[in-house]
Amino acid sequence: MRQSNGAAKPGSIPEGQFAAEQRERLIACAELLFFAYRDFINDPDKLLEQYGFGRAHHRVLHFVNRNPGLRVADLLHILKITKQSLARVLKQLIEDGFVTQRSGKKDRRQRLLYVTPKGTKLAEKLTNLQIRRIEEALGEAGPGADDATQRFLFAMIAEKDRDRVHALIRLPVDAPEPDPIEQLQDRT
Amino acid sequence: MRQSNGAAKPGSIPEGQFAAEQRERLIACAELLFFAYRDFINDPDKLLEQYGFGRAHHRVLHFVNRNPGLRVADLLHILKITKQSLARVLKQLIEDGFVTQRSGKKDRRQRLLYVTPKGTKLAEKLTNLQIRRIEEALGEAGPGADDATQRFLFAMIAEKDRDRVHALIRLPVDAPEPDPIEQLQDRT
DNA sequence: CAAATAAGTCAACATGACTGACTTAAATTC
DNA sequence: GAATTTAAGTCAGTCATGTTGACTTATTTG
Repeated sequence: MRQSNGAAKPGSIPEGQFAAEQRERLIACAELLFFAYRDFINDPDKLLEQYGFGRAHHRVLHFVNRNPGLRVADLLHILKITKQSLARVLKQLIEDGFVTQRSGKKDRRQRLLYVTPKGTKLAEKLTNLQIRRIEEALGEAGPGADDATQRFLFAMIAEKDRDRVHALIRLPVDAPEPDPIEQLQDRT
Repeated sequence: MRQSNGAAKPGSIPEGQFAAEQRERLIACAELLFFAYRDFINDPDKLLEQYGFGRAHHRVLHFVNRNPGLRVADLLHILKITKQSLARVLKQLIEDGFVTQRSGKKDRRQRLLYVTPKGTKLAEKLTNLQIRRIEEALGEAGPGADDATQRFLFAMIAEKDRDRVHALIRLPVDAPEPDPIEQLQDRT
């Protein structure tokens, strides 16, 4: 019919006894991803509440902290939200003194984003919460989980966004990539 | 315990050159989890839109489909949302004929939830979208990624919820667990 | 029978997304 | 150099999904 039983070629679901088991495993993965993310989000959320911020603020703060000089347009691509959605949280972060803007030297239309010292402090606190949980989880998952997980998560990203993400986070994954630099933009 | 080389006991961040590298790796994991989830959610969202449903409906439909006879209280624990939040989406799913309720035989206060044939059809469509992406990603991540990823994701779940999750999805993870059955409830 | 439990409901509100339309300033193109 | 495109900001309205708090109803349990 469709295929020989045995191996799962990507894009084709196998049939029979093995297929059902494989399907169960994949569904378990999907559910685990939901639960993992649900709890991954939880620690930071509680801290953010004390500052009157939400998840949206967290994401902006994080990526600006990790990528000083990020443009607004970059942030829109990273977060996959609209300019108007971003505007509200960005405005609050600027007003509250966590993020600043400077005009680009090459292109003065651009507003390059930077975190203030206050912003750095909060961003690192949040990061520490999250990486502590990840570190523990990787420990529990055993040796090798690190690389395997990174490769899996990277492969879950929509294909057309992978180069962009790869440029953003310079990770040591051996996925095939052409040129990591210049992918994001050409700032100064 | 976990690592031999001078390394990362849970709760203590190591220092020095190695520490900085390790920290970068962990941050990369956090960011990848964000991107992976962002795109994991994307395929189903597009399909759901055609039915006038959102993510919240998806989650309810999914877990009811996977666990016929689920109680409302169970769903609240799984989703970690309030009764009032659940009520809105559940009502719509019932009105639109995707989910039905039956009173429990043992305890007639309970409303046990089931998907209708129509509900099954949509739920499976959504599941197929998601597991296809996962299957591809696991393929790309190479052999062994399956187990490692499951262990990692499971370990990311808040400790106090792990038994409950383990009972819900009977996965072949070798995590220490006491008794998977009866953990969820005692229906009959 | 009283108390606890499972579920449902009403109302008000917050957050973070969306669309659509429009402005401003600077860079690029013709 | 004028016209067009681009980067960013803004105003207004809407929607989805979460929250609190208060209360009802039916049923089980002590």
